[in-house]
Amino acid sequence: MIGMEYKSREWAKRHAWRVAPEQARAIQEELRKEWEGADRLPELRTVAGLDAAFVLRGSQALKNRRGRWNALREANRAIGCVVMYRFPEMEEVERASAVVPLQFPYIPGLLSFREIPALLAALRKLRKLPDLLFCDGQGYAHPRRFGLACHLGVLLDRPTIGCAKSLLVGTHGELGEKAGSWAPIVDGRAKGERIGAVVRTRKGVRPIYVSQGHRVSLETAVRLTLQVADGVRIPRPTREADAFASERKQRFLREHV
DNA sequence: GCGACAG
DNA sequence: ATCTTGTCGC
Repeated sequence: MIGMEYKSREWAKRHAWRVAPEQARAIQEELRKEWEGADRLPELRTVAGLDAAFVLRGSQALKNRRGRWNALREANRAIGCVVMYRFPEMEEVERASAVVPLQFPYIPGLLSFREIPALLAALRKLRKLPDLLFCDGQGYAHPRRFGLACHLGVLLDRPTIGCAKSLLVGTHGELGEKAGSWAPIVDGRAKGERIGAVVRTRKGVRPIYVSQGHRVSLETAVRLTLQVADGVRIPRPTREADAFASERKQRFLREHV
């Protein structure tokens, strides 16, 4: 990656994505060697939120009102979306999306192989890459300590943070009720290693699960996540990327069904 | 073998 | 994630 030109043909192309689950795990173990858990961030001028939506074969959405399957029934697609903001003002500066063939099933622990190709396609359309990326999913709080946020960060050689809505692995103790309170997530099967943080972004609602993506310490990940949270459970970057993904999915269906 | 299991 | 309508509560 180092020295690789943005938008070059080989941009962020480090390995194949259409692989068997066993090889996917091997790729995670290999790329994990490049993971950095200490803070190494540039002066943050822009941050972004990423998410993906899917159009699945056989879904009701691909039936016309006559109840017939559309020709796209065989075309499973992944729609990657990114929304970028100027930091710390958090004024949106640019957004992009991309529709790509979906070529990997959902397997717990291998989510990155299903979503990252679409996210990279969307990122390639931005005029400039954001300085920090918030991902919808786990980062370090992963069975092999290499969740989607870590994977994307290593490929881009950029700081990333994982903001998930539920836990994949690990446990945590009591969490304060006040917005801004947080507690560590530990992995009991790994000597109680601290792998992330459960964070209360708003009083009275379920917490979210934050973990290091790449080049960011857990403390910094929590601090920055709270900084871009705006009173709603899901932090703005990832929440608006999700809404954008829904819009693009509806548009795709409207244009193809 | 059984249960858990990001999105 | 996707499918799917209304509805209970602040």
